[in-house]
Amino acid sequence: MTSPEAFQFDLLTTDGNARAGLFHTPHGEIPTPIFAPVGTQATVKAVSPAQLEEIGASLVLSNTYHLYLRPGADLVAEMGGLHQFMQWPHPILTDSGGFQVFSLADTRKIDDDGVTFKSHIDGSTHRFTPKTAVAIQENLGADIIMAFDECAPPYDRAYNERALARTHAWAERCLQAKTRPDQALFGIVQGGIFPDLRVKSAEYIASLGFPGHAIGGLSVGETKAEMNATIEIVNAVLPQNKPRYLMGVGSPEDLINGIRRGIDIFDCVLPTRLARHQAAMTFSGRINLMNASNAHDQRPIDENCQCYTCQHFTRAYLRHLVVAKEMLAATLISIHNLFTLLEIARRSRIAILNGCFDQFADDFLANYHRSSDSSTSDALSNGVDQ
RNA sequence: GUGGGUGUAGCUCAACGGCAGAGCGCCACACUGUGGAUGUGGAUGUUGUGGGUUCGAAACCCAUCACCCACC
Repeated sequence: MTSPEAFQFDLLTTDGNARAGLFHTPHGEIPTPIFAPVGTQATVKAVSPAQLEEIGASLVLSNTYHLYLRPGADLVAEMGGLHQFMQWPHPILTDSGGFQVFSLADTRKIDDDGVTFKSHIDGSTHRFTPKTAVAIQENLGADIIMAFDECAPPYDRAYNERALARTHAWAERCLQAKTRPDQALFGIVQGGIFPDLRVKSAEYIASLGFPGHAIGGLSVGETKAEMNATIEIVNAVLPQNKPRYLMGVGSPEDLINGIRRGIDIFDCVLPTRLARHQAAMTFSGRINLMNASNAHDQRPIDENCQCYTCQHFTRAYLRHLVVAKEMLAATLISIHNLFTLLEIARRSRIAILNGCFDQFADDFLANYHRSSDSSTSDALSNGVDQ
């Protein structure tokens, strides 16, 4: 049986609002800030556990909604739990299924007790409640499990008020349902883009005594400026001595902007999804490897990158794999993209420990080529002026 | 050698006397608590070639070239 100290968060140092820490779990320490690759169906798509270790991943996210529907949480438990099943001996976090019920399920009916929905796989009817969401996650056996919440459209105030009441009630019921001492349950702050709702939610969730807190309902349609403003509002309320997890974010510049505002943990499908859609993330912007301009390019994706892909392969070869629809393309580009985001987290951590994060962040954003989203530069100026 | 058929975008084909089009491919863009999905935008033609008929020809006529089929 693991002691409560297993989930201690050592806040090593702060630099402005940025933080460098160490979060302890039964399957190892997580250095923060950290980016968590997403392995929805007990696999980070196209990437093996050995490759993830080489990339330097520590925390991997998996998904309650998907694993419950297929192969079933009971089966995962029977096979020794998620770590054993997917052969990832390091920390794992499972999402509660709340977001997926809203984003993936075909039809859904919400009441104060839970959500009834239809599977996107076969149309069969299922029901999640705070109690079942915790029970399923206890069966899966991740180190960090998430409260069952309701993610509302960011601009709909009335919807957010209703959803917030439910999310808060459900957070308490998740705490009451939890039985395993070797798992940490994180609470989730909601409230859309509305500052007063966000403050109210952060205060309430923080009052419940979770070992860690998440910010949900962002990067779902609001502008980057609104996202960054919301992060600042929420982090001003959340306690310093517990990890803060920004759910579903993000891009390279989102990581920098989030770390600058006190985020410790990120997860996002973007690096692996973009990899399957032929796009590479770099410190200077995005590269679409399908582009004809790469056909004769002998350079790696990023000449300064130390990942396996960049150490061995040219853009010309990667473009060939992409055009030929070869599976290896997804693997090699995923390795690069994940390495890039983990490298951003690693360098940020070093900069924070050295007390020079602001300079690092300013240099990064100045060098990062933004393509179409003008709100990004707004976010940057907000960040500098704060 | 004789007879028949087919030539339209990179490919497969529509349009059959009235603004030359589709699918795929190609060229780009989007993607944030994962549908290896999808969506959006764009470029491309001396209609094999040369002549003729017609107000107007990818279409009808003549010649020619290429390819395919059948028969000597």
